[in-house]
Amino acid sequence: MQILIVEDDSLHRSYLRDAVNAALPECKAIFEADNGMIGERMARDHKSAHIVMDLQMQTRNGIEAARTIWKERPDTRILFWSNYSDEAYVRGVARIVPDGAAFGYVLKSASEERLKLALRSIFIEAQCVIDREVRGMQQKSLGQAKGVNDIEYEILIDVALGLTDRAIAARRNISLRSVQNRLQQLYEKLGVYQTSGDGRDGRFNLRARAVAVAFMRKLINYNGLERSEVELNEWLDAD
Amino acid sequence: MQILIVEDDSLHRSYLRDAVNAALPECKAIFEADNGMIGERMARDHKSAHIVMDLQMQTRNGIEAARTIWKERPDTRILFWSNYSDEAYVRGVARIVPDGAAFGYVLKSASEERLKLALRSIFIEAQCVIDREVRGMQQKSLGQAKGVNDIEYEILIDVALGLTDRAIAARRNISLRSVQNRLQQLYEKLGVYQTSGDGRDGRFNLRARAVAVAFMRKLINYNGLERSEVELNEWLDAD
DNA sequence: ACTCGTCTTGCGTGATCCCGCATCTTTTTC
DNA sequence: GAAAAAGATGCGGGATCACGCAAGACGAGT
Repeated sequence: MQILIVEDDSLHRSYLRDAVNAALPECKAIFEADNGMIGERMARDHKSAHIVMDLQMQTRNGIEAARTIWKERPDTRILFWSNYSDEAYVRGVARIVPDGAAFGYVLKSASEERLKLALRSIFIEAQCVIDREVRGMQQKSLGQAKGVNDIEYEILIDVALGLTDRAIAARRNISLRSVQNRLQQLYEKLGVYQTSGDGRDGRFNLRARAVAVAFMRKLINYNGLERSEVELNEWLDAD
Repeated sequence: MQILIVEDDSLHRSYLRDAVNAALPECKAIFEADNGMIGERMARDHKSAHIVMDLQMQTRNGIEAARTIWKERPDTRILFWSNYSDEAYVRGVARIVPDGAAFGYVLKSASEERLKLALRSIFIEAQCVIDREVRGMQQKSLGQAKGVNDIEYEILIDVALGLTDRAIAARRNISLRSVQNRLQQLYEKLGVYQTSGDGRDGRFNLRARAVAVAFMRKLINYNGLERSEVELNEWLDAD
């Protein structure tokens, strides 16, 4: 067995190396990459089927890397080791994991014990391991109780990218009015009104406000938006 | 001499501790806090005049903490140790550092040598030390060459928060038309048009697009927006 | 003092957004 | 299979936004 570590912070990298060595004595070789780009290449070259990877890296983030790696070899097992459990990240991961693939999501704030346990569970037992906090997040995002539903989420992204209602309608192949309906629900779910209590002033631009709120609720974040931006450009070119 | 370390990642914290011990043998005591809240209190209790602090922390970020610390004791020397050199962070720091105070800004990606050197420079020599990359950022933000000027920046924040033109005008005490003029300049500087080349479609909502672009250019980020949000609420209540 | 450039402000227009009302088509539920 | 809930689409109006045009305000330069 061999393991590939993809992590751009050298401290965290060596911490991971120690943890892997301690938790998986059957591991014969450890490879390391300090960004997603190199990680992809090394995964290909070494045919690594076991990867531990950070989500937020500057040159190429974990989600992008994971997507291409899984595209080439869907049975790869990936343990994401991340600082945050933003809904944007959880959604991002959930969208790209292939059916039946084993993967994990543990936070950097987790104890070393938890990390080691996750390492064994996923790489030896092929089980999925998801941190409690992340799990909570996932519930909220999937269960539509008060959470934003998938279609609404797409609209939200489009709005955040700066598209007009009309453009969104064209992109998603629905009528202009439907886009506005979705937006209406978004405003409600995000708790965006305009009167803010008392009187006439202190008004919000609902569309911009919704983006701000979604951002502060970690529904969208930098990495997610940037990914969406490239998809948008592809669509713009194709059209 | 005693030094206070404020950093929420335990690995980085112990790395910092080692670096301080190695670089500053004259340091008699090291205190540690794992978030900005505790950091503030410890700075007050121990009358720490020498602080090394991370900028991005979950419960209370470095800029907020620094602001209250500097408010109570403006001669405190603070070395910010951060992962990023986003324009938003650089602006945030620049806005709160008191006149004549010694401070530093070094990136976590810097070599250990550079960190130690900065520690001595700021805490022994009372010099300001700013990383090369950060410096470049600062030039761009202050020199108005193509950069966004301070007044425009305020408007940008307000727009990102979701305020309407009228509300911005009220908040900043300028006319509605002036707000729109500023916005016009912002659109230009951010490179926001709507036709995107060919035809009628693929239109952008300029206001939302500007926010997206600013966000992707690191002009605004999560922490900055959240700080601005509380300021906004104070204003809303006062009004 | 006069002029020039930059900034502020008002007016007006067309495009866009927000959203209630009403119709028609799914999908869900029993 | 019918009733009920949820979604899609059109119409229309009031509010907001984007922005050209133009008139006053202010400091800088020769």
